[in-house]
Amino acid sequence: MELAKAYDPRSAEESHYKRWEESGFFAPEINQDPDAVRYSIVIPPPNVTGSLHMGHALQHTIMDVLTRWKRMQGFRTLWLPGTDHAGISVQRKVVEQLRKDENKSPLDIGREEFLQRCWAWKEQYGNTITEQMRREGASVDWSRHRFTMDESLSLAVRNVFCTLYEEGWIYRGLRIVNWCPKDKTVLSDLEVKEETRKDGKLTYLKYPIVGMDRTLTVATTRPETMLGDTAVAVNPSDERYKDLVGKTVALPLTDREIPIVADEYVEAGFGTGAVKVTPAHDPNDYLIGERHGLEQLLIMNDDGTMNAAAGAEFDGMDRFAAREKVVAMFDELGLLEKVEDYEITLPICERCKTIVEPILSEQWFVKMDEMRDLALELMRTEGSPHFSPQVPHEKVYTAWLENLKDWTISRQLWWGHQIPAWYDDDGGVYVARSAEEAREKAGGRELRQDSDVLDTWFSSGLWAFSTFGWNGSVTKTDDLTNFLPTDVLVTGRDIIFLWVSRMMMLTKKFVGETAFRDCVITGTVLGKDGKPMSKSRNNGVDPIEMFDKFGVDATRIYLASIATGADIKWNDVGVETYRNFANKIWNATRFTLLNQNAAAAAGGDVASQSLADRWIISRLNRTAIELNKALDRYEFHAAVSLLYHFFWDDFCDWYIELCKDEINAGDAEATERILAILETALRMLHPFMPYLTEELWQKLPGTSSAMHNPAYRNADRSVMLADFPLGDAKLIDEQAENEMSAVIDVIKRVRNIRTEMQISPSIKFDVHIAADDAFQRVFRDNEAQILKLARAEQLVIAAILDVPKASARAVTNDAAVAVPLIGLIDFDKERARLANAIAKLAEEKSRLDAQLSNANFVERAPAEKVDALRTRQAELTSQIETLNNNLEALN
RNA sequence: GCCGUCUUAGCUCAGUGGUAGAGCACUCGCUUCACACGCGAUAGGUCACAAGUUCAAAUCUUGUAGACGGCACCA
Repeated sequence: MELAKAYDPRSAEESHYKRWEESGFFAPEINQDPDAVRYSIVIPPPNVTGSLHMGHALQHTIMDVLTRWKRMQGFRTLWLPGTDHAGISVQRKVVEQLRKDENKSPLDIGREEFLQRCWAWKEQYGNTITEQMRREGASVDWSRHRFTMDESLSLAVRNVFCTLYEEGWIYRGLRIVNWCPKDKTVLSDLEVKEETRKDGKLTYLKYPIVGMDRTLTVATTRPETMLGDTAVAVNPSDERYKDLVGKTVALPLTDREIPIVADEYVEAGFGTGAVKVTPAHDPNDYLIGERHGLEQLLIMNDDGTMNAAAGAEFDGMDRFAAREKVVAMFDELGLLEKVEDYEITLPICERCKTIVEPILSEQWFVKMDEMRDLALELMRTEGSPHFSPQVPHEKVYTAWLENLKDWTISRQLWWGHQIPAWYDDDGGVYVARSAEEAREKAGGRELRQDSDVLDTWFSSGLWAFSTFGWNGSVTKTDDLTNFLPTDVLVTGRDIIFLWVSRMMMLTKKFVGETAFRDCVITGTVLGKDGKPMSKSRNNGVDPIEMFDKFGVDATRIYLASIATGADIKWNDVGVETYRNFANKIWNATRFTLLNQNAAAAAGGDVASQSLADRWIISRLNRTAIELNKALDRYEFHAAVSLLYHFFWDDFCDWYIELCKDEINAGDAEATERILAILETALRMLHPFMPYLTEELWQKLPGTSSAMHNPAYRNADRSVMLADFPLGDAKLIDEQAENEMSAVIDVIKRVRNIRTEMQISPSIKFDVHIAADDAFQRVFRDNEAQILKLARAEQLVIAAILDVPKASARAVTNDAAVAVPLIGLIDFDKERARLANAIAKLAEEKSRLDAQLSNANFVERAPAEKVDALRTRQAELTSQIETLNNNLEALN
């Protein structure tokens, strides 16, 4: 069999995923071992409006690496996929579509019709990401795919809502909330972002005091809200205003008189020391209002325009137009003191960037005190979730929990889980699991259901257990027993509060367990400009383009290589490195198969005598052990580095070169040995580069013997179900590694001489090596390899060097090397080369000398360290002496 | 305002007390029969700065400068 000269990722990608999926390899049921330990991950459900971005690609890579790694180890693994319904995003898209195509509003077509459109939209566009995940090679169990609005998951939402209501953990109340006038819905605190603007204004308004020829000046950044003022507040100990407390002001532009109240909230030193109080439009003013029993006057509509309560002149006017008009009218009345430039921080709707309006509104809330305790308790008693990296996430997570406010869960949308609350005309509220139940409770009264839906995160918060079949009516399923708690959650920093925390609380509350033991928080993949990727910055990198350009495997392993937990700038060159890596492995396999002896089969007897064999087996096992350790610790970058260097440096640069002649000569045993090494190494690499490894592994002869895990005995042959190499510490051979180092060092020294002396690669020369008896034997045993790799004519191995003056020389830790170069050598060059080598060694030695002559060091450092340095010092002394003699001999 | 992170080779980044690393780029040399997406050989860092702890600091402590993140406040 002969492979193409270069690896073409595309063809491998196209052929394997389908077979894996159709063979049921992704489902936990593929594992036939009744005693297999479970391993489970639920995906952070991407939203149905989205398409794959680099953050997904990174997180999916990590989840897939973990899943494939555990699956190969014989765990019964489940990586559960799914999507969330993205209430606001979908609603906005459908509203937009409706407006564009039919020039209609949702109200024009009604709720039922609108929801049908949403479902149609979801069917048409909602599976973009799931299709892209197939390309990624994600080994998710598609048969368990879930959507937050699936019937069972919706039932779970209703039951959870009702239970929490019945237990008093959910309440309905009039509060100041974050209102998005564009989306016309309330937002939770976490959905509101901030934007600092330098062009803000602080406007000073004068309010005339009733019965006095005096005004009171207040400062505001939102002048239009004065139309809703119901008091002015001052600090009770503020001498300037003490006499005014209890009086009233005539609120300009209105016919209202409002009181001046004293409240500790007001800071005398800030602004004018007097604060206009608008209880219906500001959270702090709301609290002042509560303390003083002030009227709550709502002056805005849900679209950000002023309402009739603001006065006839303002009714229907946009809030920003009203702002200008208020200022102009104050100016006309001579009541405008001044307008100052002011840097202001505005609350912005996370999704549509509209300025959020704090507004008094009746909404549903989850009480967070006891909820929070559930999460804090899990952290205290079980250390759950264990964040990786632990610093700083655990601290940020707990700090946030400790200062948690109640969670607004109602949303003024249609797309989502409609709140299971019904109202009668007399203000009665009936929270029930169904309309029938509500009617029963209401005793036949006329009812209408709350028209709002629940925050999408409310249903996502149930994801860890609703996906396994729990819906409140059914509370025990095999999947739940088997797969909850899940082993690890992999997600981004941005949803630790929004999602991670809520899933911890709700899972504890309803199933009594932690949702996941570990939580891997990935860093953010930044654009080339060092900023988070975003459409507005146009600095995004499309994973699909990377797949096309470099291959899925190269993109995956590159992403794993940067998965340290820290933010990292995207770098195409990095992916290219791993594209080259894939090609390197392809060609190493190509070489192995090119000269294949028909009798050879992977997994055969690997017992070997040669140093190179013992060495590569040692390196392989060492790498496997370290690799498993790195993955255990979620150190993906370290895992990749181990694989990269094993394949490229150890296997390709040295092992293949060392046994090349034997292989090319058709030596059956040598071929079997290299096949065995390669086969094991491919298994080790598989979680990171699934397509490449499957493609190549399938081409290796005799690989079915690697499918000896009884858990998969009935499955078709695939590297993804072959044993994952754990490494065997007994096969680590320190002696072989030391001896191989000696051989490699000699070869490198000779190559250095050749290059520095500018001797053509085509010219062969004799190489003399001096070493002690043990190493002489090593060099003799590997004479053929040294001859080949050093491109030497002949090797002379002895206790001491016996060479002509006109020789180039070098030393290693274990040997002295000389190359007689009569007719070739340039004495000046050799002198310079030796001087350079000596200088380097001398520099190291002088550091050691200084350290070892320090009595404090010798006394107080561990004897082991001191001995090691002394040994090194002796080595250096001898090497420098040798080279100095060589240098003198040249003069 | 509070909490936290980062600053290491030209670039992108590893490296948590004991001789500074990788990939790419650069320089030099190679159509060596797996691979030019390659092979071989070099060069390149007072680890942001300062002080401290220690026999020993890129690594621990404190401070300074710069970059950034989260939370709170914002009349």
